[in-house]
Amino acid sequence: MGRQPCCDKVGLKKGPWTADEDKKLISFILTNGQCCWRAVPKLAGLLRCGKSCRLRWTNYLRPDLKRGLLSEYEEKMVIDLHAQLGNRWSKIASHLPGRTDNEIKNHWNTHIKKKLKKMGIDPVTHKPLPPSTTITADQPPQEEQPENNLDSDQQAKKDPPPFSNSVSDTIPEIAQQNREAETSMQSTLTEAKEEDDKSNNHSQSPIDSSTMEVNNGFCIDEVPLIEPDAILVPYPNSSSTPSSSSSSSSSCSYDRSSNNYNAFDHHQELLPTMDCCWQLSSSSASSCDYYYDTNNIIMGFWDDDFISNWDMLINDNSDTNNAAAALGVEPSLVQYPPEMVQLDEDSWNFYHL
DNA sequence: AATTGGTGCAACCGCAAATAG
DNA sequence: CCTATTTGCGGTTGCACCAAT
Repeated sequence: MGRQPCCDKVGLKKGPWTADEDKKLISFILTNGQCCWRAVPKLAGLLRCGKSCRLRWTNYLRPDLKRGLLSEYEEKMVIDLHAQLGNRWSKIASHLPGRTDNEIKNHWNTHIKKKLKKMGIDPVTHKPLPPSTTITADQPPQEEQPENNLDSDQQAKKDPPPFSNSVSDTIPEIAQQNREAETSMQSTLTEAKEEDDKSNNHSQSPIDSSTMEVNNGFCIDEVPLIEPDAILVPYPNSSSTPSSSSSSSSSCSYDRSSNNYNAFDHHQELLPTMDCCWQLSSSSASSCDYYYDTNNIIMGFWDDDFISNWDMLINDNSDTNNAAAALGVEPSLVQYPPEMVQLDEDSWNFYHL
């Protein structure tokens, strides 16, 4: 007896999601939280398979997602993590807050792979390519040579490159360019490998335990990775602010080229229903945190001014620009309150039960 | 202006792992 | 422990966009 399909596919809609479907899904999850994806489509009134709903939510609708191209820093992190973890995209994504495995995978396949090849690095092994296969600017790329009936990605999955072969080791100038970020990132990467080893029940880690504990006085255990609640969600642009009513029509206003159709519009429309959840509790703000803009990671502090300005942002949209200015961030960034952005299961349960 | 080929990304598919009964 | 079901992951595809011709 074969495995049953995950859902009854008869009569289910496939293909791109419409704004209306997005609204339904967002509304449902904001009201009920993430639970039992199989039941979601029925309860939310969607003609979609639960899997499709989960994917849409995790890859596109989640408010803590960071949109836009990966920054240089993120790209380097992806390369280094890939050097250690192979094609384990979800693991890699877990170290890049606001990024999804799908996004990273796509970015790897469309950008980074090519970049590395151009630089003469094998994107699979992260080692220098033999001179004959190195792609130069005035030399067209050669056809990939299939090896052992496995394409390079399959090979990567089957046999992830050894820990020590990060691109930083291979191409010193890359490490040089990112020297400032290196220390903290090494901690992250070490942690990534450590976690991976743990999950694979590897009793012996190739990493010296001393590097795990302290890295130039910076310990990853003491200063955790950027939490979702510290991410400022970039708003696409001023012409598509929540007040613009065009995006609220039932037709899909999705503009692929500019990302102008954006689920953020719909979050904004739904925001009033979440008022009760948005009062920023001072106890929820750590004394020091990080926040993002689209291209840079900025470290900042959640001081009293910051918190009061948060309140301003939350409670009075008309003051958004002033508050953003007071916080020293771009007004084009739309700030979701931490409780809104931090959509972990506990938050959902706390607010919705 | 029309056509074509390349590119990027959202979404689908199938398998594997995790969980429930 | 076994089986059924659900969830998560990685590979792949389809299609819209865009630049080149």
